[in-house]
Amino acid sequence: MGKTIRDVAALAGVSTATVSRVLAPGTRRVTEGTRIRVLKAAESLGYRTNFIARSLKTRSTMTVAFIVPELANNFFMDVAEGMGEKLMSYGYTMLLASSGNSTEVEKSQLTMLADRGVDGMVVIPASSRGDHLQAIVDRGIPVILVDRIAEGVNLNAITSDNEKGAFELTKALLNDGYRRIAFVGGDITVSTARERLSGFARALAEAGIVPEPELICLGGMEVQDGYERMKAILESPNPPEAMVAVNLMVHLGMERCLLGVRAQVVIAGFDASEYTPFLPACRYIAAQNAVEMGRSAGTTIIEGINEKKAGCFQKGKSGGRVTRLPITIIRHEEEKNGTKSL
Amino acid sequence: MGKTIRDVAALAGVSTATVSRVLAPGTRRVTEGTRIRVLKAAESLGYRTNFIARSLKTRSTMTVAFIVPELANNFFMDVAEGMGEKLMSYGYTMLLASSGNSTEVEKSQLTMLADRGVDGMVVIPASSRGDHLQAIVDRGIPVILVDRIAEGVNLNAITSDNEKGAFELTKALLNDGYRRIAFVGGDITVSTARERLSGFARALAEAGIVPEPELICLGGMEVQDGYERMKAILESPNPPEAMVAVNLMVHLGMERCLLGVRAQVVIAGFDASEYTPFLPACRYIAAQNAVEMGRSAGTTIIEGINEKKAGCFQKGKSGGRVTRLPITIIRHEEEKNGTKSL
DNA sequence: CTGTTAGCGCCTTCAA
DNA sequence: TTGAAGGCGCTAACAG
Repeated sequence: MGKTIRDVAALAGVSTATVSRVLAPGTRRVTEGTRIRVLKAAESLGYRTNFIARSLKTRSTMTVAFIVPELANNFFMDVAEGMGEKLMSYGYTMLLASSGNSTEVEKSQLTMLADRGVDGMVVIPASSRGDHLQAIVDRGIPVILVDRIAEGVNLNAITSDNEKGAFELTKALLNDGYRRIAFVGGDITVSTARERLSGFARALAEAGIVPEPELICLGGMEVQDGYERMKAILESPNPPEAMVAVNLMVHLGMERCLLGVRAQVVIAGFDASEYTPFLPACRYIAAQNAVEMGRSAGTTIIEGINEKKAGCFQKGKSGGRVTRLPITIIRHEEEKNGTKSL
Repeated sequence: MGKTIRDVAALAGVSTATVSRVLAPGTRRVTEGTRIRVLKAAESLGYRTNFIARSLKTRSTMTVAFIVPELANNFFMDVAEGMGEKLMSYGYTMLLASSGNSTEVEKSQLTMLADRGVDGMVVIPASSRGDHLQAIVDRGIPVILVDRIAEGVNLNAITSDNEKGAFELTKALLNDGYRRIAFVGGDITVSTARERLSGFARALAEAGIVPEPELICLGGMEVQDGYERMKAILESPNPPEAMVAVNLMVHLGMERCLLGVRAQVVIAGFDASEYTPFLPACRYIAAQNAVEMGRSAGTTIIEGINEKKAGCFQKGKSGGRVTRLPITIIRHEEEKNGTKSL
């Protein structure tokens, strides 16, 4: 069916080795004449190199896997977009997989992807559990973390300055005069949730405020979780008038709960999206640069892959280096007053 | 480095052929005793089968590529989620790639993915141009279309009943008493846009309304496009009070333009999302079942792959079969009055 | 600069 | 039921 390198060799009147020298990446010495003959032969035969065969030989698939907790999440997909672009520019293909927010699924995806021979993996872990990642590293596959840090394994990571983001978000609310501020949502097994809670607490402390336990409404990172937490808050005896949402999904659920309710509350949340201008209670947004995070992850994993290919892998072990991208605080009110910008 | 089938064979005291018979998919006759010995040997060695090598031999990678116009689009990702799940249940891996809304990029993704040996491809084409898809089919790789239909090639497709959806959306607005209704956005090279425009026109015709040319505000499928169309509408001498948005992105841009403007307009649009309840002008939504569409695409492409593997490919050529999933019209007002449901 | 040769790891007839 | 042997398509020494 498909033409092989032998067909090309035959037509060009050279050996398969010469054809390979012309067609394989990395410039090899070939006379310009034979070079052209080979290229023409390949062209006229409609020859396509078989990457499977090449990979078997070279032990490289020029593929990087990106494992995210879920696909239908704008933040993750923005990261993916940035990463895919960067990888493509290096000749790599990105393989996107979803763990469905399950560490179990993540684990099986990981081994499956490793079996399929990806050259490296970038993962946004479903939880902070990271021991299963070690198995991949042990197989000699470079792995880095994005957005969320996992424990039990020493890996390089790219994330945002979550602590500072939450700190500034909270401070902004304090500056606006709010005293009783709640922290809503957050799976404490997820590093970003912990870091944000920590920033929140620091801002309160700096303001000399002792956090009331009932204002720490932890639990979950999904829309449903935000909805439920907010409902509980509204039904509580003395609801706060301002709150920090742990992430976009929780924020969304909170706003959802607020729809059609006359409660006057203000929310500060994470992650900007095309939709945030429409969230009625939203006052501040801590915006991460998702695309940039993706690009950065792309270059980092490729560095890892190159180091490994160069052999300087066993000693280097340059794990645990955490790069934190800055977060921008956006005041979200102009939009609602007609000073639109797009 | 990695253990091979020979290591397992040696430890189990059998030949590599026997190991293969035990480990490869498809049950082969092996004595229960040797079976267990092989399994144990593999286990104790931490043996992992090399899928690259297997693929080279079997000509199957158990991989299906899904090419979407963009990743950061909830509708596409919901489709992907449904498809990935379905494929996984069949032992296939989904490879997600983005064409970045460019037919050129789509084309290069297609050939690259084909070179990498995917068993089948599912594509949401960037435009209606489909001739480049034929090249893939000619290479013997099953291809199906999802959501958007492409021309110049005869392929099976899964999409929604867009014409009917737009028809009912428009009728709903007519029933509410609106007479002057605009159609906003729509790249006419995209099939869904054409179908929706057609349904819109039919509803008007049935109501005995002659569409005013200035109310057909075509152009683009992105947020920016919706914003610009809406701006032009608001600045026009006699703006309509109701409109149909070609898709979620355009709808979003329109609402964005409306923010902080006192105009009283009503929008009917496509695609439900977590965010639609927050869009102030949104009155009706034509909801597609994205996840179901993905599942359906998954089973369809696997059927195609199986047919091909069975050899009944050249004759069958069962192309051009378009499956249309129903669309549900949702009235979007309860949400805003406090009758929330989640 | 180019050809010969030997596999990469696995699957699969063909014999036994 | 099992083993021996050949080869999938390509690359990488090693000669020449």
